[in-house]
Amino acid sequence: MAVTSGVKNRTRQAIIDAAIDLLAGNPACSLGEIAAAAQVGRTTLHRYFGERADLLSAVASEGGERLGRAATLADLDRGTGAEALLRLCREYFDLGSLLSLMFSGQGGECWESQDEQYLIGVIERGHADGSIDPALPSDWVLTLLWSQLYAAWEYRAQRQEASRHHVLDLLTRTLSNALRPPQS
Amino acid sequence: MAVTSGVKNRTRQAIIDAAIDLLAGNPACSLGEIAAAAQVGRTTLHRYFGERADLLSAVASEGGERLGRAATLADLDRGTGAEALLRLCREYFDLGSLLSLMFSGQGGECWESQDEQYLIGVIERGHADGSIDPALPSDWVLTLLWSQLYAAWEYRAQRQEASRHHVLDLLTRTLSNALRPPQS
DNA sequence: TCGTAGTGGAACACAGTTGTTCCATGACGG
DNA sequence: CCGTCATGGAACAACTGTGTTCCACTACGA
Repeated sequence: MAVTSGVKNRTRQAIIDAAIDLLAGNPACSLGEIAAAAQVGRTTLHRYFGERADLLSAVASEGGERLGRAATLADLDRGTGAEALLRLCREYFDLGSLLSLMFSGQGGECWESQDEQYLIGVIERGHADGSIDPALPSDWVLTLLWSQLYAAWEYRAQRQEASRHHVLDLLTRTLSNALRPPQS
Repeated sequence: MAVTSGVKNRTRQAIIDAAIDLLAGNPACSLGEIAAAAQVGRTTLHRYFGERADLLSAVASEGGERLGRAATLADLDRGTGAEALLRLCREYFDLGSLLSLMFSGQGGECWESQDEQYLIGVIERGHADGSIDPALPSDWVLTLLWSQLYAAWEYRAQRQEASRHHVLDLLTRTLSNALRPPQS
């Protein structure tokens, strides 16, 4: 069992959560800041993650899991390619500051090429079923998805009056418009 | 006259250019790296910019000028709001790695609120003349513009086979689609 | 009550960045 | 040929972040 003590798991998770939040805003932030944000001594942080790289890879691993769970929830095999992509968008949107981390590319090793390939497949399904403009290459659509997700997250972060639902609505509208084939 | 020597101007510009390129990729990059990229000794760099903050503000100032020039070239008062925005996009796209810098928000003080307000005005013109979906708030359109510009730049940087013209075409297509009003 | 697990703080050495000073060198014009 | 201008390198002190060690404290179960 990797359960160890339960307390240790909670501490470990608190550190990882704090790291995701702070690294999203400043990829160069210090371990001391992360420890403080996690309400944990720097000594304790080092007890869990020997060196910075260990923490970063744990963050990447956690990020990969969350992305995977979101993709599962989105039920990507259902409906048209565009519908699946918009559902994925809604799930990803709730990942919050993890989005910034992914988009910054700092979390490079988060999702292996398998996940990316899977999304490419969904987009190609959209090309085939006519829900996504075939003139848009799959990898461009993927880039677009990420950039608009990040934009929506930033937009929400800067404007408190904008509710989650409202921003998600804007995101959905602009993204589905962007992907729509010409004479639909 | 602020001309000083001509040689000094070239050196100064080389440092700023190198700084823009490197800071775009890594906002925490060291002055030593920037000096090396500018093919200049670290001593010389410090002679031009007393401390890091001085270089950063010079970069911000340079960025502001380039943005302003691009906006002028785009001739924003001509045509519909959407057309003006797309022209601006084409001009901004050629700013290259400066885009990453702007979008990272590191270059916060680059363009004062006057420039931002001017763009907001262009977008509202688009709302009025029916070329931009009035359901999309102006600041959301602005966020969208920046994120898609950044996405296009990254897309181009990672794929050498994608020509400038091709990427610009994808950008134009998706952005104009995203902004298009419903029953156009 | 005692032992252990989990933790936090203080202190340290080490590495990298920053900003400074001083000196040597090459270019260029008078 | 000489002076100056712009530069590069070496060396330095100060600071910050990192990784480690050691010790003290608290909670909790046997």
